[in-house]
Amino acid sequence: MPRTIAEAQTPGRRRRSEGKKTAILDAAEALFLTEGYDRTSVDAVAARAGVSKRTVYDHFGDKETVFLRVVERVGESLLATVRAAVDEELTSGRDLGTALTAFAHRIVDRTFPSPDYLTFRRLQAQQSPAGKQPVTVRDRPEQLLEERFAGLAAEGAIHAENPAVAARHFTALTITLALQAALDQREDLPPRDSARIIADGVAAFLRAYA
Amino acid sequence: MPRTIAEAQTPGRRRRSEGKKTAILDAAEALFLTEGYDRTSVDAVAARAGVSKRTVYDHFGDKETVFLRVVERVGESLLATVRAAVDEELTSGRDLGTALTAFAHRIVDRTFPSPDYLTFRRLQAQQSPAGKQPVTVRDRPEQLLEERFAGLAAEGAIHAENPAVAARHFTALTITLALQAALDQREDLPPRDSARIIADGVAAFLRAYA
DNA sequence: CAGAAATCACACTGTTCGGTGTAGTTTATC
DNA sequence: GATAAACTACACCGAACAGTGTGATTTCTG
Repeated sequence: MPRTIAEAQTPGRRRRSEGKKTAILDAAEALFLTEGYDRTSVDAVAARAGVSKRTVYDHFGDKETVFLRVVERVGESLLATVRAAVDEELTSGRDLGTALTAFAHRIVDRTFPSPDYLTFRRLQAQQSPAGKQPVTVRDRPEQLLEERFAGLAAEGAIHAENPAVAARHFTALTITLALQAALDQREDLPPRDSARIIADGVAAFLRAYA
Repeated sequence: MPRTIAEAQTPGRRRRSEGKKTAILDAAEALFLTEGYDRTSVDAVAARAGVSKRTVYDHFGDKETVFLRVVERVGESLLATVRAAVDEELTSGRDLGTALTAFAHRIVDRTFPSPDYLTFRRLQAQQSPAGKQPVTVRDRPEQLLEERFAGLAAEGAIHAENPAVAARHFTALTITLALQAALDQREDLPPRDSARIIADGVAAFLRAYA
């Protein structure tokens, strides 16, 4: 079992502890995602993380906090993904269709095998004890996109009185549809692949807004 | 407590039994929706239905079957709603924008206080013991719309090489966005009302496809 | 080496909940 | 008015599970 260079030198009580912590969060994320909150026992999380149940409780206090931390982590990851994609793909002076297509692809499938967006949505849909809601990053990614679209509108790249609406329309036509298709994936239907969906969506968007 | 005429005369053992059955399904639907599958106990369903727990088991055998029946019922209701809306609103010879707007509204808010579409999606997202999947109506409503759009394309009312894609785009731009907004509804953000969303969506759709 | 942090194994509690068994009660029907 | 279906009240079982307490063990650090 190789370690990263940073961990190799002086594992240190602190570093080891931190490692277990993320191992627990990783395990919890996977299980919450596939089994749901209720059907995921803390014992199962501990087992998957290769850790004793006691350690889980020492670190997080209770199950709900574990869930909260997982959602926070995924939310931050998603935000970083979107920010990078906006900054690097939606640059001025590039062909709009190409840029939009590349952007959508990055959000939808580039982040595999852990597509942040999908994971985040699924976890959000999860019902944890409705108690303390994860003061969520919610809407933050969307907001980033809206701002960029405002820029594009100012440049005249797209025509929209309301750039925020245009941004939501773009997301709906590409990312949402692609992820919806991925979610529905059952063995019976032919898999509508994301490339096709994104291409169609970008084309429609350009017809409406270019 | 007034009764319908049909029930008033000779309630009948059979009719009473059927009444309890739907009362159980009603209670279950409400609870599954607000609490989720796992957090809904059979005792709670029975209490809300004004029925003994034993009766629930006599009628349905187990909790999962209750869930299955609920999903089936909602799915059928949704299908009926969409079929009626397609037939009555998306008629030929009507102004396209008006027709599409009316159609979307019917799906989104006309069916209140039990918006079939929303309910159905939420229940589908629910994780019941992944066992027997509700051989769902899934995709049926979408299919109806696709067929009608094919007709519209043939008439020349919309321009689309692939009417099925156009149908999905329409749904994404109007219904999906409106329901998403309804779902997110938290007290903090200003409620983006569905009328605005639908109007924007129809406008964008027409720009892309009219 | 001594002390402390991190962790583990493990036993244990309390509760919730799905599901069953049963005996009794109401009520439509013949 | 006897019969049987529909239903209720209620006690009960067993399993799963969140969370705790404890004492031992490893492992870094001063």
